Amino acid sequence: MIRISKKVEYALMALKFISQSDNKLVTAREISDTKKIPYDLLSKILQKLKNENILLSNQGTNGGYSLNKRTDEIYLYNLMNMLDGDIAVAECMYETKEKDCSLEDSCSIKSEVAKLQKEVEDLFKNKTISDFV
Amino acid sequence: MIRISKKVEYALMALKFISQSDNKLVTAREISDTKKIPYDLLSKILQKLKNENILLSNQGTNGGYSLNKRTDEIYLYNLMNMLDGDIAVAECMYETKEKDCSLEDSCSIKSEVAKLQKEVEDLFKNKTISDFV
DNA sequence: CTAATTTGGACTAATATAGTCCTATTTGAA
DNA sequence: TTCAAATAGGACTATATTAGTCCAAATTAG
Ligand code: SF4
Ligand code: SF4
Repeated sequence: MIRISKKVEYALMALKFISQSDNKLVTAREISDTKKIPYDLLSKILQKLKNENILLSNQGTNGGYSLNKRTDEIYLYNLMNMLDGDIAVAECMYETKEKDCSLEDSCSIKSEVAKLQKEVEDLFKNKTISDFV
Repeated sequence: MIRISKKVEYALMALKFISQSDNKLVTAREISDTKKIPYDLLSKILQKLKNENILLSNQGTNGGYSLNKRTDEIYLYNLMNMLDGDIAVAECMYETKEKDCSLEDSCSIKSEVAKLQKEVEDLFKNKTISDFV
């Protein structure tokens, strides 16, 4: 399936939301409530984005999140990478050789699949979050 | 995950194989053996391609498959469509409204996701099987 | 101290993909 | 006219991925 995961969609919505409430800290609860995103799942996503230095966080009462980068500095490709792991159109295309296709020896389409991989990558590398806000 | 399914990979390999054994009928068993593709699964795929008029089939002893179209007439997009169903980068992007995203009301990224959908579609619509043989 | 909030591990549920099993039908040839 | 090679196709199981939940800890303003 050629699919953007819910995690990425939720991240995009959250980033849009945060980018639009200028400077004020935004809580996971606020985003979850207004965007109807499952709270626990959203929390994980925001934590991840914080660990990846996309967001800044403040703990405790009156805490919340704020952007740590301009939206045009955040690439969709990287966002997908952070949240869903390696982007690979086929098993043999993982950068980290964690997966290994058993057909690699007899495979007659690998080089063409690699081309496709490049094109898909480029598509997502040429989009930033600013395209979504 | 942004992924070409095994079904589609198997179909590509099979079509390449058939296109390269000119005019002689090719059996599912031959392809399965030389390409190490699970026989039953491959059979289903070839049957599907036959029903979609990509292949011609002859039953019985000495039977097998042959191409019914030029490789440059078979679009990757359609192949994926036949084997895996609708291509949709998000739940709300299915042509047939079989799926329905519960967030559609509060969603703030739908139009941008639609743009992405278009771009992904175009990428696959601009590739034919001849790019793989 | 307490309530609001982030942090984060572990788990479960739902869905999609991949693969298997079995039986029927067709057909050329011994 | 029987047999074996092949396609046809339904029903099922297994595996992997994605989505979502639960719980407990740490932080901090008031
Ligand atoms: S080796 Fe061939 S079959 Fe295996 S994942 Fe790569 S392209 Fe697909
Ligand atoms: S969240 Fe928005 S973009 Fe994603 S599927 Fe639902 S409506 Fe479409």
